[in-house]
Amino acid sequence: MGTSRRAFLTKLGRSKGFLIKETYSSSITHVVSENNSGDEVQTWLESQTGWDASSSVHSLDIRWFTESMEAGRPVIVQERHILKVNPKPSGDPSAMQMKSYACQRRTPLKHHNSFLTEALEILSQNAEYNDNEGRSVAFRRAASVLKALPCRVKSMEDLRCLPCLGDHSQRVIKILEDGSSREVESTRQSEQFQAMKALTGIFGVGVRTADRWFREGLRSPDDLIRTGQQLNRAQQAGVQYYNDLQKPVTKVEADVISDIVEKAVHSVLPGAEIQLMGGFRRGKEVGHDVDFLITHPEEGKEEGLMPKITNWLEEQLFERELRRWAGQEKNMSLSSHALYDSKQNLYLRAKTEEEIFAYLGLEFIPPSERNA
DNA sequence: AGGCTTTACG
DNA sequence: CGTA
DNA sequence: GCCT
Repeated sequence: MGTSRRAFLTKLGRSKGFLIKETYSSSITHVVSENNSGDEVQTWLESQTGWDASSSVHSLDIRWFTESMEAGRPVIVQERHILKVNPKPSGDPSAMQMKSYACQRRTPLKHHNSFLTEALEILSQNAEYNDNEGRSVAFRRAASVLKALPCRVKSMEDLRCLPCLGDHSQRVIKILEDGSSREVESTRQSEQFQAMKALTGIFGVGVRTADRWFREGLRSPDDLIRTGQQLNRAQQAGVQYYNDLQKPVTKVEADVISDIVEKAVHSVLPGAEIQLMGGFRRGKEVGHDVDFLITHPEEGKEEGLMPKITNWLEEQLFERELRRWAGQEKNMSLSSHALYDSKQNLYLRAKTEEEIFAYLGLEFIPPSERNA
């Protein structure tokens, strides 16, 4: 429908207490359209979700909306409200393809399969502790696919046609049937896993150092103090403030800090804008740090802006997948400095994230949907 | 069989 | 090697 | 481990 009609209907709906969003997100329950076919709406929905969301979202005709306006509350969805979708020419309807790169799909922070993704992420973490990065990223991709699903996995059947979920991941997902996975539970309980988690949790300590210490019999920050281990400056700080650094930062605290920094910045660079980045930009309620982007609207001061723009593309797996897509599918290289086209041998100028996605031939995925 | 993001800095 |  |  036209912009002004949509604006009018949105205002009307909101005045009656309806929660109406301008853009699609995973919290959407009803999609209303006027003069669009069911097929058109479904195609659009798939472009938004990268998945067949028809089972979790109602695609409705404007009649449902007008009737709901009249009633002052959402009316029960009836047959006549539902947009008719022509059956797919071949195969079963649930065989909608999940895109295989995380940067091709929306991944909300809150999803429907935490039980499964947490199990897979234990194995990912364990692989990392065992210096097996490839294996680690494989389990992380498997978890990420489940995060992007529109609803909870109820049976192994639901996994058909999903990328990145091979034999091993499927065996883990059998949790659904037996309640728990022996491998995951024994990993979780293992002395090595727990010690590596505790040791790498120290600022300044990575997998190599933690592993060396583990082989020397050390298990915790206390053990380091007790045995008087040699620590570099970062690690000394890490041990000293261990408990404090374990405490998560809340969104409220981030906002308070944000205000403080804003005042400080304005005192030296009036007109500068400051935006909260990182996890909080993606909608998290807690984080382990607070990231800012500071910019100035004045022309010419955008020198060195590219690193900041690409830093917007925060989430680790999402960013890795974006760069992998650039390299493998587009023959381009994306770094914090630039987007380079190795086919044309030139650097591509981009001022916004939207332009970067466009250069890469990808649908724009908003930050809140990059929790891969 | 080989890749799995990328680059700078301390 | 570790952090970002 | 999963994909190409």
